[in-house]
Amino acid sequence: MGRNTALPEGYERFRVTDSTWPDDTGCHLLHVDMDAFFAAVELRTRPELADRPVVVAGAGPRSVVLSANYPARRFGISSAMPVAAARKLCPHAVYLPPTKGLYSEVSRGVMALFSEYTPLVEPLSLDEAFLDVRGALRRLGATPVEIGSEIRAKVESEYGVTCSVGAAGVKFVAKLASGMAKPDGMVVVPVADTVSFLHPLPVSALWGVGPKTAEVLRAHGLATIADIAATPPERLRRWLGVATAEHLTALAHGRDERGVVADAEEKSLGAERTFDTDLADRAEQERQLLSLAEKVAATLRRRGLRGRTVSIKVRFSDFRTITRARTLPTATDVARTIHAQAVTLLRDTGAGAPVRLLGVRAEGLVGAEQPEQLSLDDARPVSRWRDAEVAADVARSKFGAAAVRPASLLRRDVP
DNA sequence: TCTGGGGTCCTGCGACGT
DNA sequence: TCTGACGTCGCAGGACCC
Repeated sequence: MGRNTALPEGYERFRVTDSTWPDDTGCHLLHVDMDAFFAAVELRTRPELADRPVVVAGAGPRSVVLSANYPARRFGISSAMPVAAARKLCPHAVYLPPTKGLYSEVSRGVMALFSEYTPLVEPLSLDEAFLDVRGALRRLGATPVEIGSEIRAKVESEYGVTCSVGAAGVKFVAKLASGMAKPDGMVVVPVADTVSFLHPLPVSALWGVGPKTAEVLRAHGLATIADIAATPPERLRRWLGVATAEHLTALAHGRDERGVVADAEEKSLGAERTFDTDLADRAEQERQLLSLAEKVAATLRRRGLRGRTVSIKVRFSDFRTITRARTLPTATDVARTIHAQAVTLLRDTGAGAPVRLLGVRAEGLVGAEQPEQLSLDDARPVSRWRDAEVAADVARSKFGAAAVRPASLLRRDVP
């Protein structure tokens, strides 16, 4: 869904139209971004709503907007905005709950379609991916614009949603281009024009510059990417730290060495939940941790992974957020073990304050095929718990997610 | 307006082993 | 035996991305 940078004034020359397009020689990196993805998927089965403002969002009092179609965006609604704020801006919009599993399913299909053109597909999220089409250019004897156009047409005809494509010689420029192409368009940045394309843009257009970094740069009088390119690197290092400064300097000169990485390994995996009302009761907080640990462990097992470090996240009523982590002697995918660590970490914070969010995460992931270094005294009980949880996985896959739950989660209605 | 849920990466600091 | 330098690791927090 990306940042929506409308095509700036003077940038029409980069847009692909039916009759003209820029020189796409060397623009082998494509960034494909679905337009208002979740809303577009919902509208496939509700075409009568297409011209009305449509918002996909949860129903809870603390829900935020997941996706808004373009008629809704004209009212100022954007993703991640609290639903309460969206309703004030546009009370007559149609608010739809998200359909579980549907967007992943469509996403898998679209990503598979990309793979027909190149094995080098790097998904960034459900609705966008980088494609390195260098090989496809040779194999198909096509140009980047021709491949991009064909992909856009196929996504629409086969999946009923539109997408936008950016093509460039480096990744982050392709991504900026797709943002400017939206909705339902294509923008190409000729390799020779990379710097002139970048320099007039605001610093916030750069990947890695969020509100905080933009504020630091603004305070030092830097407004555009050209300003960053003209700033001595040692000064940037002083303001932003070594890594960020070097990253931004390279990008501001149009340098981005990163290639497209297909099948990147996951580094962590977690689950978190914001409660409709803050949770003050410690026993209830620990029960919620069990529910989250169950979810994390089941995902670990499904993906054939184990985590060595368990971390928790606690957000209090005033939005203050803390994290605590502990590394285990042995990587685990057992909910019982993850929950025990999470509870210890929560108790160690000493805080008994009400919480609005709890999260559990497994980090330091390793493949489950790696041998476990079991210690003799606790090996058997843990492996028995694991056996029980694997049996529950099987039952859930046959009879549904609610088929098997720990007894402590059955006492009240816990989703 | 009042702030979701899933992640990655970076920085700074303290503990620890050599 | 004590101390300092150095590298590594674990941890906490923050910024950022979609």
